[in-house]
Amino acid sequence: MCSLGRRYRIDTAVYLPMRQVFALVDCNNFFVSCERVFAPWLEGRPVVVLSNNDGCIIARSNEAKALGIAMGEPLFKAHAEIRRHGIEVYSSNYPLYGDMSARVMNALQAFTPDIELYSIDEAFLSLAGFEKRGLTSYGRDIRTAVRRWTGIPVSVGIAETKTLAKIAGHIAKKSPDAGGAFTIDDEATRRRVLAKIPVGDIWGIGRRWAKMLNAHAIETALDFHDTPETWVRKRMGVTGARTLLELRGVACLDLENQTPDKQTIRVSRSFASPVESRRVMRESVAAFAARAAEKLRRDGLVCEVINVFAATNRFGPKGDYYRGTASAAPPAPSNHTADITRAAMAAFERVYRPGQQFKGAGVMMLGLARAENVQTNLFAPPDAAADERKQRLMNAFDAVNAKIGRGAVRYGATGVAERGRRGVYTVQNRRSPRYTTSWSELPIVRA
DNA sequence: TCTGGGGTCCTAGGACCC
DNA sequence: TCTGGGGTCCTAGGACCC
Repeated sequence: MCSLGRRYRIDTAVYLPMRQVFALVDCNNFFVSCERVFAPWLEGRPVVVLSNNDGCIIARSNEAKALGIAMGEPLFKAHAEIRRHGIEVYSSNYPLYGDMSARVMNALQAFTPDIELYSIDEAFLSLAGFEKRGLTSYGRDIRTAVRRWTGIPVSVGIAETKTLAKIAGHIAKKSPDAGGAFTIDDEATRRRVLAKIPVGDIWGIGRRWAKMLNAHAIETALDFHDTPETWVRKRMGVTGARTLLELRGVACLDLENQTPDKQTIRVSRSFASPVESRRVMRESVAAFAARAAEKLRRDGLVCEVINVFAATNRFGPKGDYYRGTASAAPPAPSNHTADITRAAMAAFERVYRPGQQFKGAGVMMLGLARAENVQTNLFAPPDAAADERKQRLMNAFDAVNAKIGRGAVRYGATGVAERGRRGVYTVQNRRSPRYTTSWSELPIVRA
């Protein structure tokens, strides 16, 4: 067995000890489905959900897809279609989606102990050992239960590798007679299915590679499947070779049932309108840094280096684009808001240029490590009492904010006015209530 | 007028060391 | 004037994902 790092295993001769069975459970049009759970009148209607800044369309109901609304389409380009067809438009409501996601994942635990939470709307399950029950029918049971328990429709794709399970999930979603679950478990089915899938729809083949492959007359997933491994290895590296083997039923990707610690944490926003003011920029970056520090503490991590960036409109005239980036480090790895903010402010001064019309900014936490095994600074021996005080302050800080709402307590650097939170960097004109995570926004049932 | 936010991995090339 | 061979670490950039 040859090991290529923590995440992957690859070997053509002796791969995984047993035949594996992966199921991909994928929530259909997840954000739209979440909105529909609490607004049932949206059922059957075209609905879209917008990105953070109400900038572009990031989720579409089937009806909206059928009307030709594209994924990632800027809102302003879709205005005419939206008006003409009476498409319902929602700002994104991440507290709601996060909570609904947790409910779905929770429901899945009832079906197997081996589960990988892959993204907000997808999970991989190991179904090895459930073959006798009939895999497809087990998949349909999962779908029915999740729908009943959470209100979210899902599709289930089952196969020997994750990449094939993804494709099976695709069929489960698209094909009306699949009943929401589809299994690829033999050579004939595999070839028949792959022949119908464009190469660019394979998980791991993005736009650039699809274009390159098309230029070599590789159009379908089956064409790719039948391409010699050495050719793929040479042009697409080990990543491409892994995808190829996975398509052939050789599992190179394992179920990752414990989430590895993050390596980077990032908080960034586009501004509602261009910002020139140094003070407003400073306050925004300070707010991002504070939010990033919260995320570090939530994950039990500390960071070594803070990177700050700010950029003007990248869609503006060529040559006008400015993007500045600079790094700074706290005296020792930290997750304390004051340390993080101070370093971020130092970096900010090297990024800010007077006169530039900034369209967005952000911070990135790098060199993350678990808080309990930090390398302490040789030249600044740890002061246990001071550390303890800082820790207690942060705990209190997080507790108050958890109870009263994010931003209830914050550092002065982020600005006194609420302006920093609403006016500058987010517009959300069409957000639905936080039905499940905010007491004041609970839905009211009238009997 | 208006174009998201947050992640991962791999590779090539340079710096530096012996 | 001549100017090896290898290892490791870091960074930037390119690809991908949801």
